[in-house]
This record gives sequence, structure tokens and C-alpha cells, in this order.
Amino acid sequence: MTGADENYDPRTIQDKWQSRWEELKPFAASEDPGDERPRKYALDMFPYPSGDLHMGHAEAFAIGDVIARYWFQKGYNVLHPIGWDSFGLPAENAAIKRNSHPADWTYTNIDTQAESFKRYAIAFDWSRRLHTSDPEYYRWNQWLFLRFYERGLAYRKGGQVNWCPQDQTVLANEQVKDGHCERCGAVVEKRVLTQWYFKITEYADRLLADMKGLEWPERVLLMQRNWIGRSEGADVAFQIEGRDDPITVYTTRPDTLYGATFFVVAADAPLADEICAPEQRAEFEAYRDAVRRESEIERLSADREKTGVFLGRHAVNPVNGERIPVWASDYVLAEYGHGAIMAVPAHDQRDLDFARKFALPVRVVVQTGQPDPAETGVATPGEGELVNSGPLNGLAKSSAIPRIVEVLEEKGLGKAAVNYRLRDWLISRQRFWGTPIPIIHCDACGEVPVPDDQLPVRLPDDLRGADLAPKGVSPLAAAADWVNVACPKCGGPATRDTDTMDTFVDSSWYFLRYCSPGYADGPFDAEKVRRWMPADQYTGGVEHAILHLLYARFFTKVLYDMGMVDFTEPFKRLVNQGQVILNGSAMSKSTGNLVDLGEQIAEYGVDAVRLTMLFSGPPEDDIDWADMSPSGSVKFLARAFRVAADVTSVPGADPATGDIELRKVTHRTIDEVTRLVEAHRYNVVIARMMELTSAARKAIDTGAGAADPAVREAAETLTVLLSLIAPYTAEEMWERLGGVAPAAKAGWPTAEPSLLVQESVTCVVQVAGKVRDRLEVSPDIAGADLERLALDSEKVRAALGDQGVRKVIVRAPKIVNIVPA
RNA sequence: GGGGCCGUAGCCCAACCGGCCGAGGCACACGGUUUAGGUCCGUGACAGUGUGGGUUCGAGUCCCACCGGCCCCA
Repeated sequence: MTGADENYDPRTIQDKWQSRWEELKPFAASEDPGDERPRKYALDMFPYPSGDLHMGHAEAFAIGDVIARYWFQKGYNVLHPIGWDSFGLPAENAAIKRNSHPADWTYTNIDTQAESFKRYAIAFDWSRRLHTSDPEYYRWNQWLFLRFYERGLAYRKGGQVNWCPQDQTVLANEQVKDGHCERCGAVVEKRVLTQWYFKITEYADRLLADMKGLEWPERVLLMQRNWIGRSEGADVAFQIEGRDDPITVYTTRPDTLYGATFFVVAADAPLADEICAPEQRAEFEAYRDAVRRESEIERLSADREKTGVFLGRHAVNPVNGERIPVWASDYVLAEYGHGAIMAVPAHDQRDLDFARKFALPVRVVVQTGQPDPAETGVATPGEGELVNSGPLNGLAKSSAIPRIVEVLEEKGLGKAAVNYRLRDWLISRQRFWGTPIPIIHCDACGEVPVPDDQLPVRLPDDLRGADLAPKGVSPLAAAADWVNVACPKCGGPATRDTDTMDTFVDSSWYFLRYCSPGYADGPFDAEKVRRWMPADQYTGGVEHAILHLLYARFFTKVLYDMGMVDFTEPFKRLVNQGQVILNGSAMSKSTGNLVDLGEQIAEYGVDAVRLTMLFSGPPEDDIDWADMSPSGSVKFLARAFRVAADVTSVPGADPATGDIELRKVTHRTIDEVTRLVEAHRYNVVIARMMELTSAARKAIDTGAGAADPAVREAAETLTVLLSLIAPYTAEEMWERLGGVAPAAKAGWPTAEPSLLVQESVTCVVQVAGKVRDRLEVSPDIAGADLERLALDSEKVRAALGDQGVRKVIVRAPKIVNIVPA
């Protein structure tokens, strides 16, 4: 053991206390209805069982554990559960490789992680453990799906979807990052498929509005806001020559309608195909096929040449009757808005690029004072007076928009509209290790929900190895015995839906299940949920800023509308931890840039690893393990431990008779640490504990002595504060001090106000902003008195010389600044 | 391209409403303890807050621009 002390041996105390805690079960939440203690719910994002715990887990769970342990010490009734997000692809890939069932790999890893969590001393209530891959859990996924279905919130539609060629499944929009699969990094393709969706778009406004009350990191809220992407504008109907129905476009700038000089349809939208004139068809089809071969990344890249083809048709601008050409291009997305836009090249850069490429007219309708876009190639999206715009001339944007909307509404050619970037959540997956979608397809009856009393629809357990290999359709499709069933409605031959649900469905409500994990009459016991939810603190990685956190908020709102919960937001406060990196880059098995958690624990002990994680900086900052010193943590723990071990007074010694200076340090530390813990400033918490340790050490060696009751008070305080971070060390210290185990529930100390007041403070006296003197004054000194004292100071007079005084700024009792004339 | 966050000793990081830049740690140097020590106790040195402006009696903190890094959206 590095830095080990003959008296402080982390390994021995770990073994000793881990088994004692198993007996004591100190962290079980009480469900006694007569338990009147305030309740707190400390929630951690549950892990995926991808092997043993790693450094990232160690950081995240150490952070979540501090607040849970703080609440235990405060005497609250704390719910701090653990479970596993145990459906998902890696298990399936492992099963294919090993010719086994995904459950084998999954549950082995879960057991490994559970043992590691116990070793790592996270204060969990182990009785509530759940696994989303258990039929008892996923049956409620299916039950919830059916309730969503009944409410029209789960539906099937055909359309263009994201397809990951590596994982051989579709992905939700949220799972595509810069055109790559968020999981495996493969370049995502487009396919046209019929899939299941959850109608999250119906909740877009509420997802936005309810963010107000959340104590979440601002950047997470910002990301969600951006993702939802609400914009206000107008729908405008354009007649297309030779087509009966007009085409509606959405625009955020209806004020520029008079500047629309052409019309663009997404090349890959069915609309383009439909309206293409016969003489342009060959050219169009060649272009469209090329577009379809393009990757998302190519289409997204900003600085590429615009491409497109004229469709041989014209649209009619509804306000001025002007004929404008209709083009097809790939810079308009089929899935956004209505798949078509009006192009105003003067005031939109993409439209301008396109206009210049194909020599289309550019008409300025907003006088921005900028040079002519047609000349410069730089669009002018800014504000200004409208010109060339009929009745809008002379108006500013803010008055032109309502005016043009009014005009359009009168003519029945448009209306004010709100648009969202958010798309419905695609939940079908063509993979095995997930929740089967509880729908049966019958030729006669169509989509038939599996009746509730037939849930769960269990996964077949005889598929293994190669049976699970991705083939582009769900492996379940090959399980004939499983697929072919009688229609629940007509009894005729029918087949099960063979897709499984996105595993983000599982994690959208697991925090509710924790409140009543064994409940058999529904996904959760509403009464229990009312007691514990919403979670007081949620701890986890920022990588879920959009995905999981948005979905969980959506589920909560649906459940609220169903009357199943009485709150609309699941997580009051959110803490995002940073990443643990090494030498400036992410840890990764493939590059060998890796630190093994087990090895760190073996070398330094659990407490030192936890302490190092928390001491490294604010929770949300990345930790470069190369910059950290776990051996320094061991040294501090040994130092704290020796303070407790050196105490010679007996338990219960009256601290009031002890050394007053040390007592002040102790109580100031209590006061500050309490505030700092609540503000998640754990690195500063540790710095304060180090100071208290030094003060106690000094008192023992060269001050009041080891027998002084103030030393005992300091040591006991230190022990309880330390128990949030280094639970093993704290337990052992507590025992040495004669306390009753567990130290984890010894009770949070209270600072005595009388020990916090200072009888004098140092007041800085500045002349022209430079410090010239310091005065020891009473903290409640009057401003006028302080000013007199400062002006009387010898040093101040010397600094002033023969200059007069123009002004004196007094901030009693801290500072006086004298401004010379 | 748009939006956001960040930049403090060699390194990791503190600094409430603008008010003495330095709490804590690592590394370093020195002294003491010690049979020894990679232990323990103590002491010390090192920065003026990325750069340039502005506001202010006073700016790490507020405003503007630039440089560098990270994130989100296109």
C-alpha cells in the first residue's frame, strides 16, 4: 500500500466494515407510514452492465453518494436505490460471439458490478435492486406502451428513418450525432421503413415551459431548448401551376414573402417526385438518386456547393401573384417543416448561395443598410425597413409579421404557425435484447394490442449465438414459434410485432419503479411514488442531456395526464459529473489509454479513490487522472485517522471546557462544510476538512493536548464530516473514539452560533486603491468611526502626503478607500 | 455560420453582493523527528488572474474586441 501507515490500513478496515454494514443494513429507506422524518430521494443514473465498474462510475457514484450520506447524517428518511439498465446491444453482440444467450453475459456483469459497488461503499438500499431485462420489469414497459397506444401517443408510420449499418437497426434522431451513430460511430444511412413512434412532439411546449422550475445546469436546459427548437412564423400556401392542392411552406420570416424569387422542394420527398414535369423527369431522377446516396454528413456540411434541378414547374406567390420556379434540392430536408420552402435569397444565406449558383433573381425587401447581397454574395438577415413589399412597405419586421399574417389569413392563404425541430421519438429497434412491442398484426383486424392479462410478452429464451446475428430485420422474426400466434380479437392466424423497444423506454420510468420495486398491480404503487417523487437530486453524465432526460420528462408528463402521478417533472435538481480522462484524452480500451478502477482501489484503497475523485475539482469538471494524486489522498486520510486515534479523553467529555480557539475552528468548519455540501462544492469541503485536521493536529502536538475535550470535539466532527466521502476511514475513526456504529448515521453536527462570531476583523485601508494600512476593528464598527480611524492612521497620512482628501469610501468593517484630491 | 461555457503559481484548484488575489492539494527546496525511510512534524519559494480596451474610488468578478480550449445547434 502506497503511503500506508502502521496504524492506518485501508484494506483491513474495508474488509471489516463492509461485512458489518451488510449486517447493519444502515441505508434502507423506511416505508413505515408512521415515519414522520422528512424524505429525500437521491437518485443516480443507473449503470449499463458492460463489465466491471470503471473510473467514470467511481466518480459519478462518489458524487451522488455524498449527498445521500449527508441526508442520512441529517436524519432524513433517504431513498438511495440502485438497479441496472440491462437491455441493450453489447449483451447481444457478446452472445453472438460466445454462442450464448445475452442474459448470461448481462447477469454475470450485473453481479460483478453489484459486488464492486458494495466494495466501493455506496450507501444504497440494496433491497430495491431492479434490472430492466427482468420480465417483471419489462412487462410494465409493455403495459405503458399499450396505455400510450390507447391515448394515440404510440403509433406506427412509414417514412425516412436513420439506419445504422453497423448495428443493423434504426435509430432515433437523438441517437444520431453529426451523422454518425451515437453508439458505434458508423455513418448513418437513410431508409424508408414503417416504424413505431412515441408522440413526444405533442408535449414540446410543455417540455419547454416546465424547464422554468428546474434546478438544472443551465447548459443542459439550453441544450434541451435548442433540441426542441421552437420557432414562431407562418404557414403560407403556394399554388402550384397544374396541381389542384396548394403546397404549404413554413417560414420564420413571412415578412420577406415579397422577396421570394423561387421555391425549393426536398429532392428526396415524395412531393418532388409528384410535381416534377415530364420533360425534367430524367434529370430529376438522376439527381434524386445521387442525393439518396449521400450521407447525412455530406448533406449537413455547411460550405459545400449547392446542387439542385429545376422541376419544370412554377409556383405562385400568394401575395403578389408572381410566378416563381420550383426547384428540387438537397439543402431542404424532407422531414423538416413540410419538406418545401419559399426561397428569399436576399435575406437567407443558403437561398442566396443557391440563387447565385443557378442565376436566380435576388430581390431585396428589407433595407438593412448592408451592401446588396446580389453583389456581395452575403445575405442580409438583419432588421430594417421593408421595401418592394406592397402593403408592408415602410414597416419594421416586428409589425410586418403580424400584418402579413393578417393579410394571409383574410385570403385563406396562410396563418401564424409554430414549428419545432423536435421529431417524434422512433422507438422500434430491429434487435433482440429489448422489450418486445406488445402488438399483434392480424390480416383481418390490423394492429391488435396484446391484452393486459397476457403480459409480459416474454422474449424467447431458446435463441442464442448466431440466431441473434443482425440481418436487417429483428432476430425475433426468425423465431417462428414465437411469432405466429392467434389474433386476440378474431382468433385467426396472426403474427407478433418482431421489433423491440429502444432501451431509452426502459430508463424513462425506472426511478418510479424504485419506489415500489416488487409491485405487481402496475408499473408502480401510486401512493409510494407520491411519497418519494420527484427525486431531490439526480446525478449522472451530461451525455444524457438530451436523450434520457428529455424522454424521462416526457414520460412523467404523460403519466401525469393519465392521473398516475401528481407531478410533472421527475428530477428537481440535476448534477452532471465530468469525465475521467487520462493525459488529456478520453480513456479507451482500444488505445490502451486506460486506468483500471480495481487496480487503483487495490493500490490506494476505496476511500482514497473516492476522495481523489471529489477533491479534483467541481463535480462537473473533467478529471485528468494523470494530474491527480491518490497517494496524497491516502496521506490525508492517515493524518485524519491519527487525529482520532490520538484522542485520550473519554466519550461525552464536555467540549465547553475545551480550548476555545480549536472550538472556533471546528464550528466554523461545520458551518462552512454544511453550506458547501449543499452547494455541491465537494472539493472545497475536503479543503476545509484538511484545515480542521491540521488545527487538531497542532492542538494535540503543541497546544491544548490530546486530552482536551475540544480535541475530541474536533475529531468527532471531522469523523462525521469525513463519513460522506471516506466511509471506511470514518467508521474506524468513530470506533476508536468510542462511538456506536455506524458512524454513517452518527448525526450531522450543528455549529454553535456563539463560536462563529469574531471579536475583531482586519480592515484594509487603501489610498488610491493601494493598501496602506490594516486596522483591527470590531465587526460591528460604525462607518463613521472607521472612517475617522482610517484618516488618523499614520501610514495613511504618510501616503497622502500633502494631498487633500477628495472622497472616502467606507465598507465597514472590511475596507476603507481614500481617494486623494 | 449561430448560440453557450471556460482561461488564476510548474500542475490540480479556492476567492459571497465588484472590496487585501490564495483556502486546500500535488510537485519542488530546506529544517526537525527517525537505525532508516518513499514516514511523520514544520518552514519556504514560485503567480498578479489569456491579450488589449472600457466602466468604477476599486475589476479575477461587469461591458466590448481579440487569442486559445471545450460544448450544443446548423
